[in-house]
Parts: sequence; C-alpha cells; structure tokens
Amino acid sequence: MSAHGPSRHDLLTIGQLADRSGLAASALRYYEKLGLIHATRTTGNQRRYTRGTLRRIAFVRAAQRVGLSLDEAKVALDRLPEHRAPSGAEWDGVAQSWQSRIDEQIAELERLKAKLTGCIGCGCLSLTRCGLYNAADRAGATGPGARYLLTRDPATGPEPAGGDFTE
Amino acid sequence: MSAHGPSRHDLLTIGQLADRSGLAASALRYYEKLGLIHATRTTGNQRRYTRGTLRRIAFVRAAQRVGLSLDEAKVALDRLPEHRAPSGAEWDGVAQSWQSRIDEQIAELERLKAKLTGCIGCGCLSLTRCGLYNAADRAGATGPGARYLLTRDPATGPEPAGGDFTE
DNA sequence: CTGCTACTTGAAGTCGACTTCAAGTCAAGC
DNA sequence: GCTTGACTTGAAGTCGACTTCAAGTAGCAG
Repeated sequence: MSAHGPSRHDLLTIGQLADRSGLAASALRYYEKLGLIHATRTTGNQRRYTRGTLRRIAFVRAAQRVGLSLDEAKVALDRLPEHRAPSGAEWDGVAQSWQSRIDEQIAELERLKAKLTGCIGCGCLSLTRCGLYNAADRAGATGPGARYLLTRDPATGPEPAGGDFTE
Repeated sequence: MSAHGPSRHDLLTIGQLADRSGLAASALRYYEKLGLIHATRTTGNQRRYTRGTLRRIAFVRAAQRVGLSLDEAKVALDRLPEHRAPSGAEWDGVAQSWQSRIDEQIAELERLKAKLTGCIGCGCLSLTRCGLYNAADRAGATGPGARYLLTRDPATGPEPAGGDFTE
C-alpha cells in the first residue's frame, strides 16, 4: 500500500484513544453517539480513529471547562472543519467566544474571592453589614429546572445572584 | 409574649425563603433533608426559618461555586456555629481553604485562556506544534466514575490533564 | 489453529442535585 | 365558617454525562 491517506499507523483503536485522551472507552463511544467524534470501521467492525480525533476531544474537554454542555460543544465543533485543522479565522470566532466565557468565570470567581476576603477583614462581627449575612437575597429565580452554578449564559437574563454576595 | 427569641416577624415561611434565596421550595426541602439547613415547625407542622438560614444558603451556594458538592458543603458548614454568625477565626479557616480553591480555578482558567490565545496567535497552521492539535495526550485517567471538570481535588493525584493543553 | 485480549452492541444502572406529582392539611382574609 | 393559596409528605421522575453489564466477535502472537 502506497496511499497517503491515514495508514494503519495513524489510526488508533478505541483503547489507544482512551489511553491518550484520558477518557474511558465507554465515554468515547458515548461521544460518538452524540456526534462529537467519528470513527471509521475495520472490516471486522471495530472503530479506528484518526489522530485528529484527539484534537476534537481536546476541544470538547476544553469546552466543558468553560462551562459548555456536550451538546453546546457539538455546535461549536460543527462549525469547524471536520478533516482539517481549523484556520486562524475559524479559530478566532470560537476562541473569542471562549475568551469572554473564561473572563466571565474568572471575574465571577474574583468577585467571590473579594467578598470572602472582605468578610474575613470585617471579622463578620457586624452582622448586619457582612456580605454573607444577608447575602442570599434578591435572586432572579431562573425558573424551575434552572441550575446556575456554571451554566449561566452571559446573554440570558440579568444575573441570577442566588449566591452572589450583592446587597 | 415578650420573649426575645425570633418572633413571628423574623421567621420565614418556605415560600418566603424561596423568594429571598432564589431557590425553589423543593430545593430547600432537599437541603433540609441533607442537613444543610434546619427549620422549626409551627403547631400545624409547617416549616419556619430564621433569617440566619439565608446565610447558610449563601454559604452553600458559594461552596457550590468553588466546586464543592452539597455533602462537602455540609462538612464545612458543620464546623461553623449553628445559631450564631461565625467568628473571625472560624471564618478564617473556611475562607482560606476556599481562597486556594478559587485561586486554583482561576489559575486553571488562565492557563486555558493562555493556550487559547497562543493557538490564535500561531494561527493553528503549524499543526504539529499547535497545543490543541496534540493536546489530549498524557491523561492520568482518574479511574472509573471520575469526572474532572470542576471537581478536582487539589490534594489528590498529579493533575489529570485530560484536557490540559500540555505537551 | 489456539488462546488471549481488545473490541462490539444495546439496555440498564449510577450519581448529584433537584423537580414533579398526588393527595391531603394549614393559615389567613372576608 | 369558608375559601383560597401556601404548605405537608414520600415516591418517583429528570437531566447530563457517563459506566456497567452480558454475550458475543475481532485481531494478533505464538
């Protein structure tokens, strides 16, 4: 065989991909079911992955870190070229939206940190003034089923504040 | 009645607490089942919460933000006085451990951000050098059931790196 | 060809954090 | 005293992200 396509050396079994990605094989199958990654099959029906799949997985894991669900990750992933590495411009869009997400999360953590430090500073003795004391107020109740921890959408609504130490 | 204890004005119904905390009443009952908050009962068996409960809830929500589970939050909460606001020293311990968690999370996000910016900078054209391209490698497989997204324990193991853009 | 491990499938189970439901009880305004 | 809306319970359901299981097949070393 003298083809230039992915030779058997470039193709990874699910076990190899699992080892290299740090995900369980079952997780990889699950990702495939969701359409996050794709595999070719051997004549015997076993999955074979190209190396590029590692890139896709890295992308997905990074997306999770910035608070995206796998479905959301898929949307972002689908806008990138399937078989080629993304171009600078293509990256730019995705990366920029992540930047803001990351910045937002960092900012939120900084706020929390500041509140906490302030709380230590004041010794939490002046209860009526301490942030934590009357903290939980004024929540925007994102409705039933809402879980705000890390899934806040920057473009949706005026900030839940359920645990934000405002007021 | 001339007692100085919490008068009926200081006691909140579950609905009021839900409104003020931004949590659903069902969530508050769930928290109570977990021992995160407590309620007294009216003669008719309805829950009444003291204002301090808002503080406990704020604490729990903050704990969730820094990546703690409700069970972990309970552990931290149980080390604080139940009916009084915590003293400076008491806060100090909790707050400090949170500080490091927060700092850690911020650091991780900064790392991700840096990788992302680097990726934009290089235009992702030199595939063999791009962080994302061969990113997913070298994962420490935290074992079955492991989900590392935000639940990493600083004191446990040498960093998963499943989605970390190292190597 | 044998033997072994890695692979295949779909269905079901798990975990955390809640929500929903049904059927009934309480509190309060008129 | 009646009505209305907020409250009570336990059990079951949901959601995302996987894992586990059982029974069978592939790939490869020797």
